[in-house]
Amino acid sequence: MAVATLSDVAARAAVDVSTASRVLRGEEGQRVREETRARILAAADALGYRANPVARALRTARTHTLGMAVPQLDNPVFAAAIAGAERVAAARGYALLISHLEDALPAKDAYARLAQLNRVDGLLAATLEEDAPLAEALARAGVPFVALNRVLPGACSVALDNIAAMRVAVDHLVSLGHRRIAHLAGRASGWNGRLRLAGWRAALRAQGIRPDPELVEHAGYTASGGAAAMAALLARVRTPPTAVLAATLVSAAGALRTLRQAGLAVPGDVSVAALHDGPVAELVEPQLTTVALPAEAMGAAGAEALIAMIEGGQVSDATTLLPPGGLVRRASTGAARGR
Amino acid sequence: MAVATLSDVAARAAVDVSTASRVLRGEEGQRVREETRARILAAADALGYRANPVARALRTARTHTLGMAVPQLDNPVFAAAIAGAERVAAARGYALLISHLEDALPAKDAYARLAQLNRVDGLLAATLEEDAPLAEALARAGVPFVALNRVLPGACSVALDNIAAMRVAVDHLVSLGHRRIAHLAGRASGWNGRLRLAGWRAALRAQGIRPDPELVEHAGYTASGGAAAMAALLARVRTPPTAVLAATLVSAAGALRTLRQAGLAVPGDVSVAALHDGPVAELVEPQLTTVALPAEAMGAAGAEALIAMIEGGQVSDATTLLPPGGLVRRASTGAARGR
DNA sequence: CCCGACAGAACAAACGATTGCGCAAACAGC
DNA sequence: GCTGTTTGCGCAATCGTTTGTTCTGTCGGG
Repeated sequence: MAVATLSDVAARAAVDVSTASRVLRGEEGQRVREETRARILAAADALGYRANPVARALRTARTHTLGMAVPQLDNPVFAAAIAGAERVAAARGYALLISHLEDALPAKDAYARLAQLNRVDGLLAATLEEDAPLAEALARAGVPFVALNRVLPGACSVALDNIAAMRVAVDHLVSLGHRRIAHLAGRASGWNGRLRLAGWRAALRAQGIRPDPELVEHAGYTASGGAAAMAALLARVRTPPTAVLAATLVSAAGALRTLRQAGLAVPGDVSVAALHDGPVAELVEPQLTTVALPAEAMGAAGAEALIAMIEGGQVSDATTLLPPGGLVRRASTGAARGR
Repeated sequence: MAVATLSDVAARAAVDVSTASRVLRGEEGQRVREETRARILAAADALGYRANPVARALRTARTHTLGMAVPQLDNPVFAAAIAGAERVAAARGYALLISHLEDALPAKDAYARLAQLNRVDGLLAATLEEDAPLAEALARAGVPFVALNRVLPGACSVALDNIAAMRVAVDHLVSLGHRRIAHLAGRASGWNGRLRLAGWRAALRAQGIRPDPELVEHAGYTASGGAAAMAALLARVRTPPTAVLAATLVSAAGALRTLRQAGLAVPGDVSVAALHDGPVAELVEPQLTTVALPAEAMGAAGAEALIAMIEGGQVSDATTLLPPGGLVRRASTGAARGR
């Protein structure tokens, strides 16, 4: 016999399976003689009994498994979010099923994936780019889910406070005397990209600086995108900005390359800062000043929220915005020229 | 009723559940009238029936789920391996359960995790650093598993061909005229680290060069480790090497920093190359020449092997060594001085 | 006209747990 | 000594499938 079942334990302890079950589940309100309980525990121990999660799941309609859908696995932000979710899930006795959903997933595929859904108790969806329909389908199916890394109206969401993060970065640059601060934005279609752009505007205005639309260039989320955007920006404007604030670490790294090729010193001529801290920030030259964003905590908070919904039996639509982790000052930012 | 069950379908089609099951599982050898089959399919379609994976798993003792244990999630190599495993798993109808197991996991923890094991059909273990006992426990429990990213004697293993990869790198450097080629090694305790060191020696010898033990420095797997090791090496040797071959991308990036600070030009004075290609290689200055290593393919091959074991019912102990993806020549390597 | 053979579908027993309910023994109150 | 309550535990149904076995016709052959 490969693995001991409950009835094996019950047989060895000479009790009914129901009694064995009650004892082994460790419920308090049960009336079982102390001697019987000990006998059952001893039998379970001797046989190395472990409850079969599949059978339990069938009976209780709870798999104690969380599904997590992410658009890309190689992105450090999602990797960190997975790590955070896994940490919380493990601590709360849940397993984590991960699913790679390309960004632009055909609807039918998405629904096919839903088929797998009754094997999870809830879904952590980092991938609902514009997928309101999928969200609705989930809600209709009564599957608890939380939108991760973006705010989905009407759904429980856990995301980063991009506005606050941009404000930290802008305030830092302004405190160094910068007033012409360009923004290498993310994708215009992305939730985070849009909010970072909005945050750039808001933070500048809060500092009494008029945001100049000419200083915005969309760079996407790659180094080459950052390099190209930086080049386009330099080619376009009369007076180059004294500082560049990139929406992501890798686009900032790309921008650094372009600036170097253009013969501009960083931070002598142009300061560069980015959102999202990470190991890469210390590998580039000069090392990048960043605003740390709590990606791991985002995954963890998402898992917490999801488990709360599952165990509470309540679907919540609360939105959690995680504040930035703070400025990580390195070598790429310095006083504005002529100050 | 939240979700339709098989008996709902059977009732609607006015047949027995067993008949419905046979039709919906789509087995060929079954004798069912065409008209009945159509009626059942129509009913299933109308109700949006999807088989409950949990019930099916209980009955068939197959969860169609793969477990994957990794030591770190933020490491790009493991992220890629996960992506590869997920791709194959999804294509073959399996789900991927990921589990983060710290490197030095206490045995009792490991066994606790085993408890979750009857919810997976097999285990992809990237984390059996020195865990022969765990491997044995798995084997004894009859759980199919494959060791990933290292070769575990007696177990089915999928790993990288470090020897071949180092040879590609060494040959490249030698072809540029280098003969004093230092090695920034990984951890001496790590399987990959050890083999890369061995590969360095073997490749040099194959080129008729005596490997000089003085030119080896252990750098671990971090940028700061790489920087420190490079510094130590420079401080130690009389004549600096003309080339440095790092066991990992990030340690090479760290070494670059040290070389820059020491006033040595790359590749003018010293060429630098590393194993493992990745986005980081293009972000550093100068961009790094690397040997691409198939991390995603490793995850994929591991999943393939595991599924083959599961579906074949045979435990294999075959070892697959994946050949390097090839040299990615960038700016950090050049002709040896004085050639 | 009877007897297999066979197709088509129903019956029923699992898989391994959880849980409402019922039953016996022990015990108290009167 | 009889009833009523409590305590401790067993009985049996159930979760949603899969699958071996059995049953009922129908049909062809002798």
